Amino acid sequence: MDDVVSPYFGGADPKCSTESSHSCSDEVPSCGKRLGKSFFDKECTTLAKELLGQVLARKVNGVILRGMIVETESYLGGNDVASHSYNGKRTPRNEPMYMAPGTLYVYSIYGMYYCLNVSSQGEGSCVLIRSLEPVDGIDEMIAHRSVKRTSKSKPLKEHELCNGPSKLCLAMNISKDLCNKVDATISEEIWLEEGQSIPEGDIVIAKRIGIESAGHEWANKPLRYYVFKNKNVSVKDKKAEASLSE
DNA sequence: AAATCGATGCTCT
DNA sequence: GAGCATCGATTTT
Repeated sequence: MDDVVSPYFGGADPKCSTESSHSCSDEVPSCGKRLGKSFFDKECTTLAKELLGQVLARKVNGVILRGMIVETESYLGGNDVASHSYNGKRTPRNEPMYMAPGTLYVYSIYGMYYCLNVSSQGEGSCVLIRSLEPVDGIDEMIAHRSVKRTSKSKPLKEHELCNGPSKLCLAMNISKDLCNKVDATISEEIWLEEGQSIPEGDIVIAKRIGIESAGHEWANKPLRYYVFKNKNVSVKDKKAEASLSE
């Protein structure tokens, strides 16, 4: 079974033609409707769920890249041991977690990668964007991802372009220099657009990834959300999926 | 499909 | 100096 078409954003698309030249004419670089401040001004877990199906858009060298968000995680601040803002911790790095909802928090990790978050309502809370389903600018995404790969490695499939938090940053040319602290509700370089609405019954709720050192209690909290059966999700959780009806 | 392991440098203690 | 909200390549089932 090869490349099953996503139930949410496959084949035929609707809104934005995928032809090489975009017909967005005015200053606002948006084909889909831009998500504004009120969309982001929600409690963290609500925002994380509602971001599923929305479209992350990025303009690089005049070309607009788009990907539908299919996996997110909440980082709550306060008691959340896994959060950079645990116990109200505030440093130069995590300052954007305390900024207005819709502000982007981009941090560097493992010396070579970045992760993209969006500030939500609540002190020090944000949503990590973990994976996207590529929509527009796929050739550019492949080019961006290919830079750091050996020429003899297997060609990337579409669903491998943005199936991880740092992969999507590479694919969409998101770095701390370029995007940290940017207000996504007004930027013309990076923003979000209204996409699909994912039914509650198609959202898998699972534990977060890569935070074992936070200890069992917080590492196991169900604060990761992803679109059921979507091929672009970075890590699937069979047990969590079993509790969905289908 | 899963396990293993090295890369590589920012951020905070 | 230690610890990463990871990835990519190689090796093993």
